Amino acid sequence: MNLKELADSLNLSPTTVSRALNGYPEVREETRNRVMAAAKAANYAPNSRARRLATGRAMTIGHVIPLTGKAEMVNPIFADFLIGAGEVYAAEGYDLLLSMVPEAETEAAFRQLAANGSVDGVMVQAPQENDPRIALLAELGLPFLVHGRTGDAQGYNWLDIANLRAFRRATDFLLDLGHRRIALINGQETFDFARRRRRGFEEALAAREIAALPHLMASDAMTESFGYLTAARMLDGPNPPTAFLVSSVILAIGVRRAAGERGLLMGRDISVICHDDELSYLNNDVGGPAFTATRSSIRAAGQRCAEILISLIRNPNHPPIQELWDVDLTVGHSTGPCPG
Amino acid sequence: MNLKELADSLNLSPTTVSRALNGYPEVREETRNRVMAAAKAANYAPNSRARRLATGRAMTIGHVIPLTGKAEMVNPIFADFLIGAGEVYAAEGYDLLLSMVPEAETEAAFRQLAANGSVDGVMVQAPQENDPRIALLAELGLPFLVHGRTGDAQGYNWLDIANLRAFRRATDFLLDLGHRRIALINGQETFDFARRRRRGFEEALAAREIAALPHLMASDAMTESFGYLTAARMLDGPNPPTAFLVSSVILAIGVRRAAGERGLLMGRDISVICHDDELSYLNNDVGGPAFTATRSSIRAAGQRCAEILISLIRNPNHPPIQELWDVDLTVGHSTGPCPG
DNA sequence: CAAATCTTCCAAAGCGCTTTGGATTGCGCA
DNA sequence: TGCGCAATCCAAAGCGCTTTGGAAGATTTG
Repeated sequence: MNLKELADSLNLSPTTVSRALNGYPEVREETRNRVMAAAKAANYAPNSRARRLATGRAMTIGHVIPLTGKAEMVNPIFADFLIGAGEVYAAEGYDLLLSMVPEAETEAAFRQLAANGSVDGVMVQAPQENDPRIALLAELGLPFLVHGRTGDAQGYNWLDIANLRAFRRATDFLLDLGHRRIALINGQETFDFARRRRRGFEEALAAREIAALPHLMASDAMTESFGYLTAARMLDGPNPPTAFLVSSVILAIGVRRAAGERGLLMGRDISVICHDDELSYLNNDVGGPAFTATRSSIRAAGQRCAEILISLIRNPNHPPIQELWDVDLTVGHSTGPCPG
Repeated sequence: MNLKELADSLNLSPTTVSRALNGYPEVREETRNRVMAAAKAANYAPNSRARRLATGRAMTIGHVIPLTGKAEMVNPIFADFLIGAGEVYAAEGYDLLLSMVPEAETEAAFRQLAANGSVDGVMVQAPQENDPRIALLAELGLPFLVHGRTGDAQGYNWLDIANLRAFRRATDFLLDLGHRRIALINGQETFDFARRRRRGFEEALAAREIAALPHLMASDAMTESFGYLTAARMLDGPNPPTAFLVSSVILAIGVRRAAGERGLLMGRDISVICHDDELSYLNNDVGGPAFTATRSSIRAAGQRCAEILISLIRNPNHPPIQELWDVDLTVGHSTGPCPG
């Protein structure tokens, strides 16, 4: 069933039917009702391909996920972000086009999307130092929003959490408990968020004139096994840490495993603070001793990012929107005074 | 830059340019090269909206994720599946349309997709007992593939792993080690995969005339905290289990936490087998004692599902494709003979 | 050498919708 | 009664591509 057939069956013109369906005023209320009823009865829905061609809008937002063999590992976080964003897109009538491309083809993929016209805007995640995607998208003239930020953070739209502040605060918290040998287990420091977190950590130490210990700093993809291996190595080595600051709950689970194996009780023998993205399947509140954590819902970030991006699309020459979210530190059972 | 402009700049007709670009034979090789070069130079890409309208194909595959407030929790698994599928889609020139809808609106969403013509086919995940989506999609005439299966598993396309066999085998493995009080911590048993796993568990016990113990069976969304809370409750209760069979690594991590807190060493004091979807960030090989596990890569499943679905789309009246994957049992360090 | 057959290209007709620019009708008002 | 103005509706022109049905020229064939 297409528009013309529907119109014929109603003895109306396609024009009128289209207008009735799209809520234009120049159609009698009675006619509109007739049309609506007939459309529903016939299970008619306008062909989206035709509509998109006619309107020139794709009503679609693109998420391009670069596959690097490592970055895929971030996917639990991508997933929650995606769900948050997807909810908003659906509610606003936008489709979500998800594109997985080998990292080397990212630029080509964006150029394609722009030349193609298959999206009205794109979301950029996990920016790296001087991420080339930002300049590229600006050049292509495609509306975009960055979740995170990089460089001078000027002149483009982004939403980020206050990573530096969060980690500085978390480090201060450990320092206040008397810890001096604090380990940092971080995400890959090619990513901006990880660099900022490291700086927060270092600034807190520097402010108290404590030297950061290189053997207590590690960074890599945030897997459980990286957390485990790193914590195990540090705990078994010389000058072991009395506290860990780690960049994700998944890493923290690995740390917990290493501590447990060594008979160390979290919150008494060893302290752990992590950053908690509030992933649904790794709830840090339910089920016993929670991690002390800096927390910020990645899903909520996805929702807000989607809202902003849509408003950017609707209002193309809006001045840059930049939103910085502060992060709570919630105290759980995984931290305590420095023993000894 | 559109086709007409490109054609004008070459003193050719749009017809010829279109054919040159799309590899049709009725164009001279020299002309084709000229066209290709000009297209590349001008960064021309055919407008996908127009192309889709003209060809009648959407070149898009839909994944509809119902949001239930609980099912979202499966998202780490969805994510890996999605990445696997997405890789194949990209390689084959298909877009991936991801649609998050409240569960109650699932049917409407599918009807919309079908009436709309915005996808050429859809992927169905995590089917439940007599899942209504299957009949609906059959009625709508939209090509679809189910990851998993349900009901009599006849007359539609699916790819599944041998859940029953895997869990029967895992249970036998524990029984052979002398365990008699085995706990099952399962996913939500509204899902077909969880029911089959439970049946595998029960059949193995029944074959040895051992009664399944209701207080040692639990099922819910597969979160770390559910694993933790359930294991803690069982271990602290009367007739505690000597072994656990659990439906995911995430659950197993919760079990490990509960065991650790109670000073129980996995593989000696307590045995744990889990099903491992081989999620990238929860690698079960690296970093110390691995779980004994039935394993099957969910990402590989996503890839294969995508391949099948695409071939189904290309070849609409293909007889139903049904593919059952057997599952390995790999022995790790989390299992051992029943103590005492 | 004329007829038949390729080669190579093009004009024009869609694909199914939105939107511009009227046309028609009915009504209030002078 | 006649004019102006709403209120309704419609015809037709796109949107940018693919594809059908030739046409013209080059090549082969009998």
